[in-house]
Amino acid sequence: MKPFFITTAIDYTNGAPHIGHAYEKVLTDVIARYQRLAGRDVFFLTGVDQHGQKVQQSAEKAGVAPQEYVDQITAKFRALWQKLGVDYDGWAATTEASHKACVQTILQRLHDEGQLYKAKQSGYYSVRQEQFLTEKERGPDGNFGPEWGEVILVEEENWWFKLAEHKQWLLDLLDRRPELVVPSFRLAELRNAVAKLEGDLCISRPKSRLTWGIELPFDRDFVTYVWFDALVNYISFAPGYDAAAGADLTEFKRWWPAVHVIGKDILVPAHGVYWPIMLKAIGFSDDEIPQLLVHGWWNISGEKMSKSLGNVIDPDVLADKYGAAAVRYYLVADITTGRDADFSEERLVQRYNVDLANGLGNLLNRTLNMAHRYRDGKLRLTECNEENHAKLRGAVVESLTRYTLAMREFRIHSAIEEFSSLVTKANAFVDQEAPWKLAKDPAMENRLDSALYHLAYCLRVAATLLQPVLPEQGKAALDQLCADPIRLDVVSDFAGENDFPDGHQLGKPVPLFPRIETPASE
RNA sequence: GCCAGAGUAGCUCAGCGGUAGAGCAGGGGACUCAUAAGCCCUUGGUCGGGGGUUCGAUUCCCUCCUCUGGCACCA
Repeated sequence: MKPFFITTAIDYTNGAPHIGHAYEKVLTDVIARYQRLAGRDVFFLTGVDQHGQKVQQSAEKAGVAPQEYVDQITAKFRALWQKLGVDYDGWAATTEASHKACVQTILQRLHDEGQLYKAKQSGYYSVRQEQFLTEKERGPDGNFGPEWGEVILVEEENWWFKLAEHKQWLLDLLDRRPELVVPSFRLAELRNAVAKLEGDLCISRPKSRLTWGIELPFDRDFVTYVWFDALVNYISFAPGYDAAAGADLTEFKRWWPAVHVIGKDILVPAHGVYWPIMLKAIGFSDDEIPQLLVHGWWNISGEKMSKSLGNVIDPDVLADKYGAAAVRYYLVADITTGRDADFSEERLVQRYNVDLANGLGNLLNRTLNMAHRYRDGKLRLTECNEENHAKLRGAVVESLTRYTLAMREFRIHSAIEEFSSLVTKANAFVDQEAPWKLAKDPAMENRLDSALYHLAYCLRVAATLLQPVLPEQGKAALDQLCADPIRLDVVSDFAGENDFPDGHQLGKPVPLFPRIETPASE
């Protein structure tokens, strides 16, 4: 099976991480863990984007060197990922020497191959915002508003990347390989944007304005533009990549192409336009253009999260308050992958209590209790042809099948739906079978044994399905069952590989998910 | 402005051509193995407005309204 290479966007180290950063990393972590569970080799790359104007300014304001500044912020990100159980294999920090060297090698190659050129740019320039202004920035009266500060006419020489000449190629590629952008409505958005593309991409900033960046190797008066630096992380930190012409890329190509998990705000133009064209220019084939999984945003009461509105959600605080498990579960369960959702602490607590505490946790607890009370915690293989038992087996197989499909298609919310609906079915099964009644009737011995066996099996499946989302709790549930995860590549109706042996001893019940009690719920 | 998305039960959202679904909230009930959890039944909707296509539309097309996002170096 081909190894699986998945990346997140790298976060800009200009401020503390918020719930959106956390969502993207947890989402990617869940996908990576699922692929591992399904038996694939996985490389999960994430990191931080540390260069640029804003960092340079923030560092100056804080009175520290830019590197020191980004190191501090970077530490916050890494601490949060550890707290949330985001388990990556590679860490991309763009100030690392190896990354800089890779970017410079690529730039030099493009330069030598004539894909870059130097040209003059002139226009209105805002000193305060440090950017060129276009007609769109003019106010209704035809002048630039006060928010831009002093506006001057500037003429500046810069380096450009020949982007526009690849426009038709990209359009054709998107038509030929629509699976490159998930969900599909984002493909339409990207296609429209590409169709309107004109002009090349300015890839340099003069050092007089910006020093905190990677120098152009062929023109030391410039540093490179953010995207030529940041996007390259996906290959510069990939296993086995070497930018040098004629390098041996055997190992790299085992992993490539990647799946890039990104937010909807950076699809156009960065990941949807610049990146595929950059890869093509470097020599990647059409089959080596990576797939983009574009996720939505968490809004707060229908509004965009922003510092100025003062409604930023701090995932660190949230994890301390409710636990990392509740946060992880909520972030992937309560949003349709690709769409936006409304963030609500109340729903976070609700999903945790309903699905995990009352659902899986209680099912595990009551099952183990009954097994110990009636059978000393031992499972027995029996001949029992109850229709109700067969129905539950059918439900298990169906859940597994649908879960697998959903995970492969990155519909994480649907996969979790399968998990919780299986738990619900098993809880209903307990009431239908009423083992406490069966236990009183000697003629029902086989049926009781079969019911307990079926429940234990369901729990084992449910705990396995939960593992990508909540690895620790999934493992803890399996430990109480004294079982390994089931093998997802053996979707069988109990027989064979995934069976419990006759006489299997179950562990003691220990509450897995203590209910979260809030003032409102009392 | 251009492009895209959303508008479905009180709330949060699935569904997307064939007599409206889930969870939560509300109402009723039976049970006791369990984290007073779980289970069963049930009240809620002319699926944003208006046209059209179709034997048939929440689902396709047009149009209007409202909200959101991208087009500007914030997941």
